[in-house]
Amino acid sequence: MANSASGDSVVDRVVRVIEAFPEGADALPLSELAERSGLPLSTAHRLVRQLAGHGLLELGAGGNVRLGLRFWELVSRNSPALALRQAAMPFMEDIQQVLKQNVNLGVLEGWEVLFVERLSRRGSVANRARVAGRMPVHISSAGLALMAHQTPALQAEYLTQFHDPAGKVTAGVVRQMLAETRRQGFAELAGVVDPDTWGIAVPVLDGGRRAVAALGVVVPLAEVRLQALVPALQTAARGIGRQLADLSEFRSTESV
Amino acid sequence: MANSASGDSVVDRVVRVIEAFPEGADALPLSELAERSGLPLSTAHRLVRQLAGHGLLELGAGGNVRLGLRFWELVSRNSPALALRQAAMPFMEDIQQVLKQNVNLGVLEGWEVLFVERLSRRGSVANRARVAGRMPVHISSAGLALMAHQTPALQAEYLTQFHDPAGKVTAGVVRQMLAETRRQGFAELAGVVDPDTWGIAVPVLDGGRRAVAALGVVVPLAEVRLQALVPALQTAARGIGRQLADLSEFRSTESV
DNA sequence: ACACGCCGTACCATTGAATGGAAGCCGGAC
DNA sequence: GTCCGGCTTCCATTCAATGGTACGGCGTGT
Repeated sequence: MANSASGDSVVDRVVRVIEAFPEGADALPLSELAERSGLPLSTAHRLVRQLAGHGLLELGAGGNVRLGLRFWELVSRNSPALALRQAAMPFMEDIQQVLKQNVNLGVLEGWEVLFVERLSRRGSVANRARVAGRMPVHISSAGLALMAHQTPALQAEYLTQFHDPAGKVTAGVVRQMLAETRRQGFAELAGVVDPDTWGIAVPVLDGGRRAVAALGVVVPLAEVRLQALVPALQTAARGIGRQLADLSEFRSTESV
Repeated sequence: MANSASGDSVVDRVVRVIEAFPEGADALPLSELAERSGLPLSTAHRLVRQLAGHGLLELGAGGNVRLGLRFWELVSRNSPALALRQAAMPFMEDIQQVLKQNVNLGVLEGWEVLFVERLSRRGSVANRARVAGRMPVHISSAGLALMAHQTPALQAEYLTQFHDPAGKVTAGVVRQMLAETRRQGFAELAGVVDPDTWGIAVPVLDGGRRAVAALGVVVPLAEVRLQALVPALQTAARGIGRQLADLSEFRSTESV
């Protein structure tokens, strides 16, 4: 920009600032924010002040910066995420009541699962899925349930670019898992995320039988009762799908 | 800016675009977005494309624009709103279980209540509070509970600027309601939001006995059992307050 | 107590990125 | 086939964005 050759626009920089917040850290010093976003201190300072002027960021005591409630409000109130959540919540509560287990709801974002909602039963097993957190498709039951019910083209693309950093899983294995998931109508993953837990998820299908979300539970390995779990999940998932079709004409015009 | 005399920066415009989404509408045509944000079509178009390039907005079929999941993810994952919600959820579920009523959680934003979470019991009475929605302080029990436990200075400022557009309520009346709320330790509002419902809310206090949030229920007028409701709410509110103090050192560095 | 260093804030000449009117372009309606 | 509305692209003009530099305040180490 003016007087500089950074090669990115103001919008890019604003986005960079927002993205610079590391997951989980609610406040961080300006200098760190500048460094993390790769911006000169002056520039970061100016942008932060402008955003703070609109309430999107809040300036704490010692110049710490954090996201503002106003920002959350603006983005949440019209987000497809909230619409989906709204439609799913009652069903998720039912599941939680009946099965007494952790429930979560995820969507496909890029090549990962983005968890939109989670209900944790106190005293139940740990649930790695965090709200607004991500997980790789191939190591989450929700991910498998989602990917198994995408268009063949998208699945092919996914498998092509697939690469397990740990190097333990090959694209072929994932392909088989997806096929199995599709055949069964639900995804199961034992002891992968956590050694003592079992993840089970079913797809929430839209009119075209494409998965727009996945509904899953995390249960202790000891007490797996597939016969009871799966039908309940599937029923709930259908309910969610119907709700989406009815209420808000929820479309998932994904552009990977 | 360059070649123009609009008087606002790029950041201002980006914010204007985001704010232009009317509450509840998940997608709208570019032209309407441009008009609502008061920007020339060219400019709006450029900004939207840039934001969409980062996934913060998504471009639908006919050039419709909507907020992207990525945006929700970025803003939610580090928002104080999510931290608060996380701490409060188990207690809200308890309340919902025990009292079998709608539960909501709000914070003070500007001179209004911003609802951060809501659990609706199916078949229960209507609940006007929407997640990421707002309500005036003086016509919501959550608002009264929050304002009644702010610093005297802030309360005075609130009462000074207070003006009821409907012209029915005076600042004096609100002052009395706040005093009563403080005296009782909880706020009650009958038939104001909805003629057949009763709203009851208690403050979630921080170390300095300032309200950082309000926990409330909405019950049918017929079945009000204050003796049962209030203690339960207060217990839950204390639990939430403790959780906040423990976990995340939740501070509310409000700058009205 | 003093000096140093770190970090947030303020300043300001330079300059190229942002601007938006106008002209294409596409698709649907009549 | 033609028209219309809305999205998209183009491009000369120009002023807002930039960031190196300097200041001030606070905590730390000596």
